[in-house]
Amino acid sequence: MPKVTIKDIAKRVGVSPTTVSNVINGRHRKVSSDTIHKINRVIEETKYVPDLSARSLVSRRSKMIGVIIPQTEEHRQFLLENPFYSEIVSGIENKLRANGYYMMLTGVDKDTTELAALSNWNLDALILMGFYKDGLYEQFKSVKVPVLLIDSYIEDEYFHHLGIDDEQGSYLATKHLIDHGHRHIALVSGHLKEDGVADKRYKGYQRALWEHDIPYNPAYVFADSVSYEWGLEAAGAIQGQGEITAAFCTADLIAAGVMTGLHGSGLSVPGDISVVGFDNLSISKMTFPALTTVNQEIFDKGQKAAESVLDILNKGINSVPRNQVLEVSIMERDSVKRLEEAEDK
Amino acid sequence: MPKVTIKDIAKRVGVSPTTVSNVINGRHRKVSSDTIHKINRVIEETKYVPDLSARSLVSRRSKMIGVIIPQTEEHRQFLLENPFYSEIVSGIENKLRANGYYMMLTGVDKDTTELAALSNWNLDALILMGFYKDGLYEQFKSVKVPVLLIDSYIEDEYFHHLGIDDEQGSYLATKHLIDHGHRHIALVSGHLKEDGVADKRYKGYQRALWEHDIPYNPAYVFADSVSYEWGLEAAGAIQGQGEITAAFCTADLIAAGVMTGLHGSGLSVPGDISVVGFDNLSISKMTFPALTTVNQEIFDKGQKAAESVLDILNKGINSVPRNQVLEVSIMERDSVKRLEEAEDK
DNA sequence: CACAATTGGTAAAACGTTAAACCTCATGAA
DNA sequence: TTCATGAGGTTTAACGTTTTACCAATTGTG
Repeated sequence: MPKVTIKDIAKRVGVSPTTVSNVINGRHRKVSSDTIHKINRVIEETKYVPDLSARSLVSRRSKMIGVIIPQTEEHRQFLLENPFYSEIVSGIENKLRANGYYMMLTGVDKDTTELAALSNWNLDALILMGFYKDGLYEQFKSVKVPVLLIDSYIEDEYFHHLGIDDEQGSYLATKHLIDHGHRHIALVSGHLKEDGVADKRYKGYQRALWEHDIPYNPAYVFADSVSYEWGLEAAGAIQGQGEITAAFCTADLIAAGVMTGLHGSGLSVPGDISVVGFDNLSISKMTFPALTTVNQEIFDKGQKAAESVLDILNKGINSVPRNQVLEVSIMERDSVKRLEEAEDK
Repeated sequence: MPKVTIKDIAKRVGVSPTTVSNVINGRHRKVSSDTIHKINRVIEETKYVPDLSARSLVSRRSKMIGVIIPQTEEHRQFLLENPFYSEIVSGIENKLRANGYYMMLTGVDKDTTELAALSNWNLDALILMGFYKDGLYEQFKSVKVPVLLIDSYIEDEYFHHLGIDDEQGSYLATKHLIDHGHRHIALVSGHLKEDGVADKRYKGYQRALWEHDIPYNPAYVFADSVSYEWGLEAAGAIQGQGEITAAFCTADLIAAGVMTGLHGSGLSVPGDISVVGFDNLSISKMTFPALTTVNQEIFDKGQKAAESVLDILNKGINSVPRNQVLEVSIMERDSVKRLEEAEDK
């Protein structure tokens, strides 16, 4: 049985397809309320749903938002390896679906320089996580749809930004450790040159040290990648620096690795070494000990992202601030121990 | 600057749009290799990419696969709450992208009975996780595209199935515990009535007990939902049954909750109670202690799912077995203790 | 040498929707 | 009376593909 089209509806109501289209799309000013009701009734009856391809072809709007996650090949990482992405994607999907929009989810290799297929997707907007090779940003722009960058410090007026105060979060975490008596604090981070976020978090760590007159020791900084495996490895390095009593990890995933690594060498957390993470992933309450971390509301952030993009689409580009930064706070759990004042001073 | 279309290419090469279309779609028999090269060169130069909407409108093929995840409202669960979904979705996306296909990811409320929008998506195929309200399956069928069911025991020849031997996995896990001297083994599961998977796993547990002459005790079975929170809660219930020395949890997520719950009451895992999970999520090596669990290759399963669907699309519906079941095995880690033979016998 | 088959195309009609422009009748203001 | 305005439409032309049907040479076959 052939598909029911807008023409069928029109025929049955005795009206032109345009009028039906107008009703469907809420352009009610040009239609009498009598006709509106008739049309709606027939739509109900026939279970008609508009064909997205046809609509998108002519209107250039697809009701589909592209969500893009950067992918490194390090450690054979897979798309949603970091639960951070799972949570934020869930938030995005939740809001999108509630508003009748759909999500196309795709990864982009960090080494990719060309994204030819990008513009043929006919997406209404793009939400990008993290950061990409320089040239890609030009290609994102060339798609000519609104683009929201999450957790990016790319300076470009074309894009909208949604992020958190990474520097402040990092500062809070480090300060938390300092306030608990620690003075030899390691920083375990992703690659510092790579993206703005790692860098901001690094800065926050330094600022906390500085403000509390603690000398910055480059030997306490371990930077490689945002992954559990790197945390595992870094645990060994931390022990190499005998005086370290605490580690601030710039991602919960790293922190989980560090803790396991530490346990593996017979050290206790927080008994021997205190650990603080960053993100407050839902899994960070499942680690042992439960992880003290910098809290950001990831799911909400995803919702906010979707909401912003939808607002841009429906209320205009100026209805959403170019730059939104969300609050962070310390989530205290069990991975930090108060150090007795003794040796150090 | 307006978009470059197939007509532009045709004009520049001095050939009809049809011929260009033929080249793009690999229908080479009707085109001289000379023309093919010319066309391809111009496509390169102009960075032309076909418009998916237009193509999909006429050909009814969108290069987009729908991936659907069931959602309960229990515990305010979000879409990818269970890392199982993250991992399998990653596998799907990986394979799809490698083959030039895209993924639309969406959730469906478990209570949803109507999914009107389903057929207007113009998806080439559907991959469904888990299970849905009865009526929905009819609607999935009515979309008239291949549908692959993952981890479902719906009996319907229309669908293709991809799963694991749940009963066997469960049997293996329980047997593992029995082989380590345990005889009072709790089962912590999702809701038993709800879906086939929980039921199969329940059966495997019972079979292992039966085969080893261990009486089945209904008081040792705790079934509610597949979530960390339920594990947390179940930990209390387990302690209520004083003799229990081991718990088999039918999901790693539950196991993580159980272990944390147990720790919270001052019990040790595996010192006081041994725990086995199911799935071998990537997070199950991050728990403390690292979780002994039933291993299934989730990422691979996702890849396999995508591959199957692609094969159905490109090589015909009979190129893929109706029912594929993947291997499971025990992944031994640190959450099971050998019980000394003593009191019981 | 006649006819069929093959090679390498072309033209025109869809596909289902929306956008732009136009139309007609009634009403109200000048 | 005349003209603008607004309400409630309609008609037609896109949008960028693929599909169907057709065609003209050229080659092969008996």
